[in-house]
Amino acid sequence: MTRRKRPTMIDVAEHAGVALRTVSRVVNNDPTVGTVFANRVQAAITALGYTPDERARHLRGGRSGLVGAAVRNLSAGHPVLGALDTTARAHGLTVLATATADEEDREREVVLSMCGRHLDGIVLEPVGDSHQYLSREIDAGTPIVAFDRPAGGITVDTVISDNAAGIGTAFRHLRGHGHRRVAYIGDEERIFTGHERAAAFRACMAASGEPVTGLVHPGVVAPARIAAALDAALRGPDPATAVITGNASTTLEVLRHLGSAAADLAIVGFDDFAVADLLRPAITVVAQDSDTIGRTAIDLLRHRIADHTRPVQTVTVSVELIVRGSGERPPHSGA
Amino acid sequence: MTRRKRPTMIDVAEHAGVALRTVSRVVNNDPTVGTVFANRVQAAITALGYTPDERARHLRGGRSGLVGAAVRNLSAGHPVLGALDTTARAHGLTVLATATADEEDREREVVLSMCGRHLDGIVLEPVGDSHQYLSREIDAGTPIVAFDRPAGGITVDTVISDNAAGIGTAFRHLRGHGHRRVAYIGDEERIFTGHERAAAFRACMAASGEPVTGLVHPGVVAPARIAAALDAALRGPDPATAVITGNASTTLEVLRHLGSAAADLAIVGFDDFAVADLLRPAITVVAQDSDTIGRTAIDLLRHRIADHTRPVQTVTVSVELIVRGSGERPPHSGA
DNA sequence: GTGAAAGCGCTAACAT
DNA sequence: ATGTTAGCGCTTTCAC
Repeated sequence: MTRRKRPTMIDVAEHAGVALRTVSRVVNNDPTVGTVFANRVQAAITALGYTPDERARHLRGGRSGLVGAAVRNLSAGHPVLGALDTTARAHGLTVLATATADEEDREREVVLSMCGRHLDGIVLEPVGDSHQYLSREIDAGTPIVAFDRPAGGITVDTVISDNAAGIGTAFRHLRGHGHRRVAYIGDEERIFTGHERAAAFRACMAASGEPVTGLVHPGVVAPARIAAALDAALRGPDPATAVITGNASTTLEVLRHLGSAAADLAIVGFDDFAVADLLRPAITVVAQDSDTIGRTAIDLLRHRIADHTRPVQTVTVSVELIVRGSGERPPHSGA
Repeated sequence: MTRRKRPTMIDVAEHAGVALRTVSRVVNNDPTVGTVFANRVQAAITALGYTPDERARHLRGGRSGLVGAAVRNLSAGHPVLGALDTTARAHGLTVLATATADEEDREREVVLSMCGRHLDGIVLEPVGDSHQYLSREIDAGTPIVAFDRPAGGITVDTVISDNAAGIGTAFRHLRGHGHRRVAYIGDEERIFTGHERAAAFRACMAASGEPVTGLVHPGVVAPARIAAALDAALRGPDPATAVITGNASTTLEVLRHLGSAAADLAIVGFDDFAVADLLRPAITVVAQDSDTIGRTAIDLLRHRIADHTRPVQTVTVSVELIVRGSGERPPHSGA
C-alpha cells in the first residue's frame, strides 16, 4: 500500500501544463474555459485522481452545503432527524448529525465546534435552559434554529409542537369516554416539554373542576419512579381510571409496569411510536408531526441563511390524535 | 443586530499587543507562554469574543477530532450509531452522522464529501456492492471501517454480526421445540445480510434433511410481499409451523399481517427491537450486539488512524438468542 | 480566454 | 519566553 500523497490543484496544473487558475475554473465549472483546456485539465484530474480539498475551498469563502444537527440522541431513532435530512437534501444540503447526549456541556461543546467549523447553519434540539453561549455566534451571523423546545436566553427561529393542544385533545378524548379521574405521568418539569404538558394537564383538570391531588406525576423517566407514580394514581378511594403519558418512553414503562393490568386502564400517550398499533390493546396516541417539524426547521434555516436580518419567528406545529383502542375504554370499576 | 465581523487571531494579537504566534500558543495551551502574556491574551480573547476557526486550524495540519458515520437511515433509530458515538466520545472524537438513504449514489456523494473534508476517519454501513470509488481515498490514507456488511471491491477493516450462527441458533431452537416445517422470510438477497441469512437458513434445512420448497422467502420488506410470502408458507398440505424473520421490520410486518393468528405460529426474529417484550406473545429474537459492533468499529478506526500499515481485519461479532415466548410454542396442528 | 499574485485564518520552522 | 516568516490548498481580484 503505497501511501501516495494526495494530489493538489498545483499537481493537476503541472500535469496539464496550465495555470492553477484554470484548474480551479474547471473544477468549479466556470463556462469561460476553452474546451481544449477543459478536456486537458479533466484528463489530468482523472489521471492523478485529484479530489478538491473542501476545507481549503471553504476557508477561502463561500458555502459548505453542510448543516449541523445537534440532537439529544442518535441511537433511539429520531423521526425529526429523518425529515431534516430529507428536506435538506432536497435543497442540496447535507445534514451532519451529532448527539448531545442530553448533557448541557456536551451540547455546548458540539455546537460551538460546529460554529467553529463555519457550517452553513445549525439545527439544535436544546438541552438545559441557557444557550447564551450562542449569542456571540448569532451576532456573528451563524444561522441557528431550535426545535422541539425553545433555546433559553437567545432569540432564534424555533419550531415546537403544540403541546398544550395535544394534552387538551387527549384530556377531552378521555372525558368524552366517561373518565373523570385522569392521571398524568410525564417528564421532569425542568424539561420544557415536560413542563408544558404537565401545566396544560393541570389547566385541563382545573377547567373541568376536578381536584388533581395524587394525579399529576412529572419526573424522571425511570422504571421505579414511574411505577411509584402509577401506584399512587391508582390507589386510594377515588383512583384514576385513565392515564395520559407525557412521552413515548413513559408510555412504554407504564405498559411494562401494568402488564396485563393495562386492560383495566384507559391510556393515551403523547408521542407515537413504532409498534403502537401492534400492542394489545393498540395504543391511542397524540402524535407529533415530525415531518412538518423537520421541514419547517430546515426552511427557517434556509430563509435565515438567505437573509440574516429577517424577523425571528416561532412556528407551532399541530399534533394529531390517533385512535387505536387504549384510549376508548370506559372507566373500569375499581377492584 | 449588528452583524459584527468575526474576530481573527490577528485582531486578538493587536488587541493584546503581542505577536500572532503568542495568541496561537495561548489558544493551544502551549505551556511556554509567560503568565503575564497569557493573561493579557486571554483578556483580549474574551473581550473580542474570539473563537478559533477550525477550518483554518485543520487545514494547516493535524487532526480534526471528527469521524464521519455514513449510515443507512437516521430516523429509524440505530443502536450501533449510539455505540459509535459513545465510544468515539470516550476517545475525544466526535461522530458526525449522515444518511445514505440506502442509495448507492447518495452514499458515494456523502462519503466522498467526508473524504474531501479530511475527517480523521469514516465509519460506513455499505450500500450496494461496489465501493471501488473509495480505493483512491484508501490509498491516500483515509481510514475507513465498514460495519454490518462488507464493502465490495475494496479491502477495509470490517465488523459484521455472525449471521450464519444467528440463523443456526434460531433454527435449532425451533427444532428443539418440535418444529419440522420452518419458514424463513427476510430481506432481498442482493443485500448482504439478506443473502447471508437466507443462505444459512437453506443450509440448516438441508442439514436437517427437510425440503425447503415454499419455505424460503427473501425479498423486499413491503407489506404485500411479506403477506404473500407468509400465505405461501402457511398454505398447502404441509404448512410451516414456525417462521424465522430476517430483520426487525420483517418481524413487525409479519406480526401485522398475522394479527391474532400470530398465536398459532412460533416466531423467532432476527434483530431485537424496542418493544419486543411488550407484545403478546413477547417475541423471541436473535439479537445483534450493537454495543460491541459500534465499539469495535471505532477501535478499528482508531488503530488504523494510528497505523496505516497494519493488516486489514474483519471482526465477527456473535449474536444472542433472547427467549421471550414466541419461539417456544409447539407446532400448531393446522386448521 | 488565461495567468500571476494576494490572501482566507491558522500552525510550524526558525530565529531572537 | 516571544516574534518572524512561511506556507496548508484553494478562490479571487486584477492584469494580459
